Amino acid sequence: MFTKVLVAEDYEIANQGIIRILNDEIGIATIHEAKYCDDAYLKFRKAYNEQQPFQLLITDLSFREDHKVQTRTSGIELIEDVRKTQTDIKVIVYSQENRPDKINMLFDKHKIDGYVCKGQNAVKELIACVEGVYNNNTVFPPELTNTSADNLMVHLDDLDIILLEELAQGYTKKEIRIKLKKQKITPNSESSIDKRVSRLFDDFKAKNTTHLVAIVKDLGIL
Amino acid sequence: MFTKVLVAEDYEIANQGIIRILNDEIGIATIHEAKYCDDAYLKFRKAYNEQQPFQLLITDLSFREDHKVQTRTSGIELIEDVRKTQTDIKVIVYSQENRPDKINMLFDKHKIDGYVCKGQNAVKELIACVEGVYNNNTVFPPELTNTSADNLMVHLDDLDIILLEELAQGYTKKEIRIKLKKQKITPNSESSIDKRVSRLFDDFKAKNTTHLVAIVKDLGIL
DNA sequence: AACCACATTACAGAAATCTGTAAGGACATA
DNA sequence: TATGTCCTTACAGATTTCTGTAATGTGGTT
Repeated sequence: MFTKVLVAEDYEIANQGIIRILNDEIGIATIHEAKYCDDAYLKFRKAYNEQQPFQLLITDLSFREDHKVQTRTSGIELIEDVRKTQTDIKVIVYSQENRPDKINMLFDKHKIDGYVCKGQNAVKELIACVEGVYNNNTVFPPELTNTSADNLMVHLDDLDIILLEELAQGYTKKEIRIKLKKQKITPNSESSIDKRVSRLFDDFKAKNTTHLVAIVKDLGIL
Repeated sequence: MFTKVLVAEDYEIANQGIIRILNDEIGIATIHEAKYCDDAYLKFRKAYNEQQPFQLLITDLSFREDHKVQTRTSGIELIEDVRKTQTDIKVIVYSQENRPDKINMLFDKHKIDGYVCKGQNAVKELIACVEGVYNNNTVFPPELTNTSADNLMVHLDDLDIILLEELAQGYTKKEIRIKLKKQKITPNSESSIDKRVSRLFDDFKAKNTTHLVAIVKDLGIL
């Protein structure tokens, strides 16, 4: 089993929970923790330079920024930076994210070894994931394979989320169009935005924009 | 210090984290955990009936049930049911919720003894909270005391709430007018509704109806 | 090349939103 | 009664929303 693991997770309680699992349930002796991406990277570098590298990185995706200035604001950047230095390190992502395409992207693009979704059964999943990754397997979360139940979920891509957020902030379609153009995000015509939002109406069975925002707020998507 | 504590939290990792803190940092011997509200209540009843009651309940507010978010009162219901049976039990809520009015409501209406906000510094806060509650203090979260100044309240009467709810459900002003007339609620002219909603725009600094609903959803008013 | 499926974009029109102004009613006070 | 304030209501007009249709572009297949 792994003997030296780094845990990057900004929520302290979750951090402690992971450590407890690794320690008590799996029996990993050396576990280091970090509350910030930068901090995690420093600990990783130190261990690497001292010829006692970590064998496994368990990281969250989103880190809240408080007072500390962070050069790495997301777990993805951390993963990329770590992999650049130590290609053979195993990486498990532990995150709230449950959008299949997002999770698949992590496996495809960032070559992570495992993913555990924050949730009710996270302990069992985490244990299985660590063991699977130790045996050189790629461990997908049950949420991803059990698409039967969760397939009812509406597929939302990044643009959908952006539109929902902008609408929730009270911007008009015209303002959103201009914003998208400025950020070079396509499609950005008012017509395409209309089409997108109309599709969201259908997906969420919303009568109008206000209703739509209320629904996604209730679902916790925004 | 407390010797017997019940932890109700559906996220297993967070659950484990809390237990670790209580165990390793505070030195509480007997800690029971529950992933569901009902389960927590059963464990509580059993201990109470066996004359070995819990001295402290640490609970989340929202519990997921079968993948579906049940954001409403489940944690609150647990607190109420527990208090009905054992009035002297101490209650600490550990939740993501950071809306001042919501948290204040817990102290005012449900007489909780402490609140810890899920976050980066939750460990220190949790330890301080448990110790404070043990000393019969009421422990407010730092988030609450810091933002107490900008906690400006807008007075909303019944009609305001009705209008907000109808708008959030996607009804047009015309539909709302007809509904109000049918229920003999005055004022019910479209003009009056316009005026009301415009005043709400000012109160909440909203750009339009969609923005307004998003804001009040975030504030937990709806 | 030809074809098809699909996305983007432009445009148009009916409906709804939002913001004014103005008229009338209710109510209190002098 | 007269006056002023506040609320309700009607109405108007500019803007935005929402839903169509149609033209064009794009990528993949045969």
